[in-house]
Amino acid sequence: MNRFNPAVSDGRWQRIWDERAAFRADSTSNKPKTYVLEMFPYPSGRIHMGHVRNYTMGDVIARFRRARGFEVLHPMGWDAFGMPAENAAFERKTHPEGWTRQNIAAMRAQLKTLGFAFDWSRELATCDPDYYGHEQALFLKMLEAGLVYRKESFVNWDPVDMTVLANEQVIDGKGWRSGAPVERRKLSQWFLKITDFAEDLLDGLGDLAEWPDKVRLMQENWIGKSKGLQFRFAINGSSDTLEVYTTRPDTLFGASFAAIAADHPLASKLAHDNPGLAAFIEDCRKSGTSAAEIETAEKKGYDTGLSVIHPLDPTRQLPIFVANFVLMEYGTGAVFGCPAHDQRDLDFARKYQLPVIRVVGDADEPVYNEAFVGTGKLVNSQFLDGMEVEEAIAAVIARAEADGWGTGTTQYRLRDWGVSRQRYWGTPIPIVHCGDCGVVPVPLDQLPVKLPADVSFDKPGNPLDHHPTWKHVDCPKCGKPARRETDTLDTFADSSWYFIRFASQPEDKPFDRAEAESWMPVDQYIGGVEHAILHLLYARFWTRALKACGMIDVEEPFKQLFTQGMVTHETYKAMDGRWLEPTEVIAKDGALFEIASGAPVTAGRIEKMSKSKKNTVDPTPIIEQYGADAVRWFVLSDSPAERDLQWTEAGIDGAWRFVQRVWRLVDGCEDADGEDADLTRAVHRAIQGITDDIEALRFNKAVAKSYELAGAIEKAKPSKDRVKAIHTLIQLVSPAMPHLAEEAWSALGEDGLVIDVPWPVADPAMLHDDTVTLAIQINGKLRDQLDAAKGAPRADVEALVLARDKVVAALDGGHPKKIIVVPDRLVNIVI
RNA sequence: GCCCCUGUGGCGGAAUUGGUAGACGCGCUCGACUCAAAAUCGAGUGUUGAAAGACGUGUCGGUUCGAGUCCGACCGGGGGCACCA
Repeated sequence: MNRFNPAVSDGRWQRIWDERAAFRADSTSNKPKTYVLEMFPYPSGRIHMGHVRNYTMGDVIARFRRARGFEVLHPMGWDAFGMPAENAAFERKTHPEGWTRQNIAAMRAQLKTLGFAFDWSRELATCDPDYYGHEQALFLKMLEAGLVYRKESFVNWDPVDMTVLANEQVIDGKGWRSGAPVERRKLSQWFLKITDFAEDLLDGLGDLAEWPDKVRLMQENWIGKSKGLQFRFAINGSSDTLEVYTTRPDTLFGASFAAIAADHPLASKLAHDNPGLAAFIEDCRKSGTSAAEIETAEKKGYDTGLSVIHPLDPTRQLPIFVANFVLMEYGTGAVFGCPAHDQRDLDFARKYQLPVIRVVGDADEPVYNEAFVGTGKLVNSQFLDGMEVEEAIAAVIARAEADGWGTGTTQYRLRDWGVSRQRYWGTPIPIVHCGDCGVVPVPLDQLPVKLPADVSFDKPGNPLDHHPTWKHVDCPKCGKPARRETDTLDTFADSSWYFIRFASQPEDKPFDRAEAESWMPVDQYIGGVEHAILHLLYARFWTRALKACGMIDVEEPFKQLFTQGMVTHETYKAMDGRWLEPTEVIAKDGALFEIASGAPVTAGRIEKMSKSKKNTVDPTPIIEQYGADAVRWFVLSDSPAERDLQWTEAGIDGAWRFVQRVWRLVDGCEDADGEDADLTRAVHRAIQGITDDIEALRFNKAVAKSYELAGAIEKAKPSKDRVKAIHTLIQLVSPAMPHLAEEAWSALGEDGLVIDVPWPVADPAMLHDDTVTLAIQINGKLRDQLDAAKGAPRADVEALVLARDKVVAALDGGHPKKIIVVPDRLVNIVI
C-alpha cells in the first residue's frame, strides 16, 4: 500500500500550476470576475500561524470560486514599510531595505511551500519606489482637492533621546530605550480630512450587509455621531465667553462646574500670569498621547479662580477648572460638569468639594458615590420639571436657540487622520517648503521622491532629517534653495489603496480606471479582527477620497468582509523576566522548565502570537514534516474561522491521518458495477453541505462533513456509485488539500487537473429522507423517541405518541393539559 | 476609563429560526492484526448511579410547554482606543 508523500507531491503540483500560469488573473476575461483578498502581511521575518490561517482561508475561497467558473483575482504583496525595519537597523546595523527585502524573500519562499493559488505576477511591495511614487501622486491629488492640510498636534516626546515615540514605544509612561518619562509635545503635521466623510462613512455602513455586525458597530461607535447643544457661557466679570458642547443639555440645572482642556487657549492665556496653573498644565503634559493612558490617569483639576454664569439662572456661578480629562480634540475642548449624572464628574466633584445636584429621577434619593445615568423625569430644573430626558434635551436646545446663547449641533468623535511620521522607512511626503513660496508640491514628473539609500541610524531620530544633503533642494516653483519635507506617511496610507493597485498596475499612473473598476470592489476580504477599525476605516476613506477626486467610481472597497480570529499561544517567562519561545520550554511532571538552563518557567496568559512575547510558532518545520495539505487542513478544522485558534502541537496529527485516509480510499478504489443509493444520498448531502459551508466560511463544519463522507465511503461496498463518490470527495476537499487532490485525480486515471474540473452540484431530489426521528417530551423532558413518516399529519403523530408505553404510564389514566407538536421534530406532552 | 467580542466533556468545537446538548476531530481505555513496534481496523468514552433515573452549556435570577440559544445583573478571558502592523 502506497502512502501519499507530500515531500514529492507538493513541489510537483506547485511546479505544474506555475508552468500553466493557472492562477494568473486575466483582466480581459469574459468570465464573471471575483476578487478574493487577504490582508497583505508585514514582512517581519518569517511567516507565522496567523498568516497560514489567513491565507489558507482565502485560498480555499479562491480555488472554490475558480471551480465555480469565476475569473479569480487572488494577489499577494507586502506591507513593507514600518518601524520594525528601523528598529532592526538601529539594533543590528543593517539597512531597513536590506532587512525588509530579505524578509520578503524568506516569507515568499515559505508561502510558496503552502501551494497558495496566488497570482504572483501582480506581487508588489509598498517600499518599491514604483508603488510609493504612485502613492505620492495620490497624496498630491488629495492636496489639490483640499483634503490635506497642516496643523499642530501632539506627539510623544522622549526628552532624553530627543525623538518622537510611537504609542507602542511608551511603556508605563516612559520611553522604551531611554526610560525617561515621556512628554507631550506639539509638532506641525500633515492631516487628511477624513472628518469631511464622517457622515458618508457612517451611512455607508448601512450598505455593507456582508460585513460582520460587530465591525460595523465598532466603526459606528468610532465615528461617534452625537447630537447635542453647543453653547456659550458668559465669563463672570469679562466680555469673553466659553464655548462648550454637551450631549446632555437636559442636565444643565445640575451643573456645578465648567472644565477646560489643559491645551485650551483660555488655559494658556491664564497661565501667563498664574505660575500655579502653568505648572499644572506642564504636569498634564507629562504623559503620553494615547487615550488609554489619558483616561485611566488620575483625574486632576486646577481651579482657575474664574467662573461662568449659568445661562438659565444668572444668579448661579460655576467655577472654571482646568482638567486633565477634558480633550481638546473633541467638541470644543470645554465641558460643564454635572456630577449627579456622570460618574467622572461625580468623582471630580467629591475630590474638589463641589455641589452634587440631582436633576433626573427620584428627587428624594440623593446621589452619593454612584452617578445616576438612567432615564426618568426631570427634577430641580425649573421649567424642565416633569419632562422626560428626551423632551428636556429638546426643550433646552429650543430655549438656547430662542435666547441666542447656543444651537443644537451634531458632533463626531472621529478626528482627522494625522499622517506625518518623523521616520525614515516610509513614503516620503512629496512636498518642498520654500521660504518665499511656502508649501510647494513636488511636480508629478519629478515623482517618485525616493528615499536616500545612504542613511545612518547611529543616533535616535529621523535619519531623513539628519541626512547631510537630501533635504536641501531648490524650490520647484521659484528655484531658490528650499527644504524638502522630511516626514514620511503613516504606513496605513500604504495599505489604504494596495487593493486597487493589485487590480491594475500600469507604470505611468497609480491604476487604470477601467481595469480597476472591472475588479473592484474586493468581493471577499479576509483579515484579522484587530484591523476592524483603523485599517478598514482608512481604506474606506481613501477609496471615497479617490472617488471625490474623480479617479474611480467605487465607494466601498470591500463588499464582503470576514474577520478571522487570531492564532494564540501560551506565553512563557523565565525567572529573570525574559520571554521564552515555546521551543525553549519543556514540560515535566506538570511543571515547565527552560531547556537550556533547567530553571523553572512560568506560563503566562494565552495571547495573540507576537514577536515581543516570543509566543510564535514557525510553520516551516511542520510543513516539512507533514506537508502543506495537512497544515492547511488543520488550520481550517479546529476552530470556527472567526474565533481565536489556540495553537497546540496535538491536532496536526489528526489532519495528517485524514490526508492518508483519503489517499487510501483512492489507492484502494476498485472498479465495480452496481448502485448504492444510500451512499449517493450521502454524497449529495455532503456536496450541498460543504458548498454552503465554504461559501459562508464555516470551514470547520466543511471539514466535519468531509470526515463523515469519507467514513460513509469506507463503509460502503464496491460499486459504480462508490467510485463516483471517491471522485466527488476529492473534488470537495481539493480547495483545502490541493496537492493531495491533484495526486489523487491523476491516480484515479483522470486526464487534466482537478483545478479545471467544475465544482459538483447537488441533486435536490437526493437531499431528503422519508422518515424522521421525533423526540417525545413529557413536560419538556426527553422521555422517548419515535420514527415516523416525514410530514405526517399532526393527528396521526399525536395518536402514535399517546399510544407509547412511557406516555401511557406517565399519564396514568389522565388527560394531557396540552400537546405541542413541532412538525418533524418533536412532541411535548404537558401534564 | 471607553467601545466590541467571547465563555458548552480531559481538549478544539457542533447544535439553521427557542425544539432530542455534546456532530466531527484530538486525547484516553479496551480489543484485533504483529515476534514486537509503528501504521491500520473495531468497540467505548459528559458527571453520577447496579439500574430506573438524576444532574449538566461561566454564576445568579427571569420569560416560556420547552432556554446553550431570549431578557437582567454579575464574574472570567480576548481585541481595539487614532504613531504596532
